[in-house]
Amino acid sequence: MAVTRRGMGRDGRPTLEQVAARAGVGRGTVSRVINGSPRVSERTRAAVQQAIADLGYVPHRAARALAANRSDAIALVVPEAETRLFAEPYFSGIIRGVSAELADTDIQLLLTLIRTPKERQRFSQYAASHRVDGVLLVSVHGDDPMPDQLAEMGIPVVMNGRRSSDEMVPHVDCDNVGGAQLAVEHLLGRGRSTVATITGPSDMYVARCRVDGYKEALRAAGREPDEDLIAKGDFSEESGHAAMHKLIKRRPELDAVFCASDLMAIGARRALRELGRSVPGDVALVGFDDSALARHMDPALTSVRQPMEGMGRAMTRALLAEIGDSGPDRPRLVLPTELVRRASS
Amino acid sequence: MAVTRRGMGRDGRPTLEQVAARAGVGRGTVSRVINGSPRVSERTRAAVQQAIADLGYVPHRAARALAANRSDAIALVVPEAETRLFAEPYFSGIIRGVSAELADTDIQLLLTLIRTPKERQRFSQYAASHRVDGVLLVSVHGDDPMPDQLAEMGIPVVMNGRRSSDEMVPHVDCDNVGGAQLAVEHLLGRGRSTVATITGPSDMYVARCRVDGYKEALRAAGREPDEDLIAKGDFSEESGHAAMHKLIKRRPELDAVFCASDLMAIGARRALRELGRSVPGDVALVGFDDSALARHMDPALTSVRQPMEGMGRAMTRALLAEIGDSGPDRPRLVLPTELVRRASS
DNA sequence: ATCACAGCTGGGAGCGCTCCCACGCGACGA
DNA sequence: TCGTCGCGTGGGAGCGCTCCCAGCTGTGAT
Repeated sequence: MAVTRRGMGRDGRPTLEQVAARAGVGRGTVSRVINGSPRVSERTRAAVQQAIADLGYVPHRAARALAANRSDAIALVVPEAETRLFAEPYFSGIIRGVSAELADTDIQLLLTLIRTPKERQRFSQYAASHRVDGVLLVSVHGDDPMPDQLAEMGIPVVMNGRRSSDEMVPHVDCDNVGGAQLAVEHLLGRGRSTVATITGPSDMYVARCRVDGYKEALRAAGREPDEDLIAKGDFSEESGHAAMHKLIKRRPELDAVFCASDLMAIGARRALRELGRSVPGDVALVGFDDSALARHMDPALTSVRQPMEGMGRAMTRALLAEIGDSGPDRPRLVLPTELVRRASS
Repeated sequence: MAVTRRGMGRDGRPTLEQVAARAGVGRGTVSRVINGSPRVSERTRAAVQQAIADLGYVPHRAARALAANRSDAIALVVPEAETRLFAEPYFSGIIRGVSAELADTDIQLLLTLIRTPKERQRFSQYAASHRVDGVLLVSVHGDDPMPDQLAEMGIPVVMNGRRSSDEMVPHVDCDNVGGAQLAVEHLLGRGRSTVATITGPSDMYVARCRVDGYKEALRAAGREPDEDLIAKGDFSEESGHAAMHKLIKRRPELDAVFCASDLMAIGARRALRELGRSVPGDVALVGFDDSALARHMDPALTSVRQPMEGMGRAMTRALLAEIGDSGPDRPRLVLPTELVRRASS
């Protein structure tokens, strides 16, 4: 019945209709006020806002989403494996940044952990049906087709990091090359002459960048990179431990190591201790990530800090821009990294 | 026009209507199949399911939410301060658990970080208007009125931890008393005779529980707790450091310390080193949380593990049950803790 | 053969919002 | 004085679903 339309919402909360009645205007006008349309006179706007305040009206999201064909929500997609490895500060830093940026937009953050290929599939489908306005992708692997899939479907996407140097999908990355350079320059600046590095897996772009930065810094200082001083790891502590042993065997005289992750630095530190070498006395150590572990290592680990919260914010801004304009500009941001000096170097 | 109703959805995706047409049934029937109503014949059900598969139909969440007056989403509310302190493994562990439990329910997880009282207010309002089906609250402080507010409004809530021993709001906690007992028993079992403790802030229930467990274990072993052996901290590393110094000054002969957090254990370890006492030779150390820091400490720290992922799962199950039945049973779960033995004790 | 009743089914009536078309009303030029 | 314009405004139509009531069938009892 038409009468019902004038009543309270089902859960006893006021509806647009009631606000309109109270303010003595039509539904359309209230809607305009809520959505900040300029086509409302100042008088009317004030009256409506008063009515909204009086009634404590809050728009019904589902109704709004249905009518306007948008969801006012974005998804942050995280491969579950990452939540273990990068738990801190990676994960929470990004979340904090995203959340901060969303705080005054009344857009909701949906968190989706992806465990299995099946769940991945399911999410793609979910996203495809415009159930979210946009997607934030974290730590995407080199062979992951999801970013492109989503982009092709016309869903706004922003990734954290990139899969290759010519990444086409909009992304926000940090300056891995620059960070590595910073680390090596610092080591060189402290008078170290034989600087080695322990790398991440070579099929990860981020790992390659860090090696590139290492080599770059060496060349800039007039030295040719020496393959014997480059040992491969996989970001894990164990791999750092093994790599360090290998390095010392190959080049007993080395006096500095740049590790592409804090975890590997921890492994390396253990190996050095086993070998009776002191840090930073015999060997200076620098890590990457500036995790809590770095701060609490003994000696505290010098490390390259990535602006995680800043990346979260930047990603969100980029995504919102994409959602807003649907313009063809595909943002590609690279945020600077920073060296945090501690006792290990 | 009625004709339009038979067409595709706005974004080119199939609607219920189309599935119905394809399956040669009515809208109601398709809806029944989707929602698992038993009042559909097997033949019809199969036909509908086939049509759904053919069309790749995915229900429109907003439409569903609007019509059914539920949102198919729950919120996980985290005070932002906590994301820094407990980043790992607390935060990510819970999220993993929640997410796992939600995986096959098609309920969405909304993550809300709360920074300011204003945001807190805003969230209450948001929740109040049935924009989420339920709320998960993490690390609530003793004086926080939000849980009660939400509960009074009839919004299903489950907290992680409790504010006091007679907590009325449904919650899932871990056995802090038992965990502390485990730690102290272990220390005693290793032949330590003078076991001290560094506590958390006494206005936090969880901290009081851990002290209680400490005393309990002592009494069970036939010793009276000695106030000189109890030093107050605030869970931070710095406070652990200060407390350790105080403890050694008061009781130089102590040979074991149970710290109510790993962070404080790290501080205590530093103090011991400054005082020239070895771990575990002179003093055995046990922490609480089993964070990554504990594993990487030197020597690796024995610590009480809280089943974070399990708590996340349990909370979610409890919340879903509450949402489902709206029965008057207010779940109060206490999950067991576990001692992880390492080199420090 | 008739009636009652259950088991399935179709589709109308909304849910609370946005979109958009049409309308009223002053100001203005002819 | 009579259009004409454009700003504000009201409200119909509809978003895709669920709920629910009526109706349609087939069965067993009478």
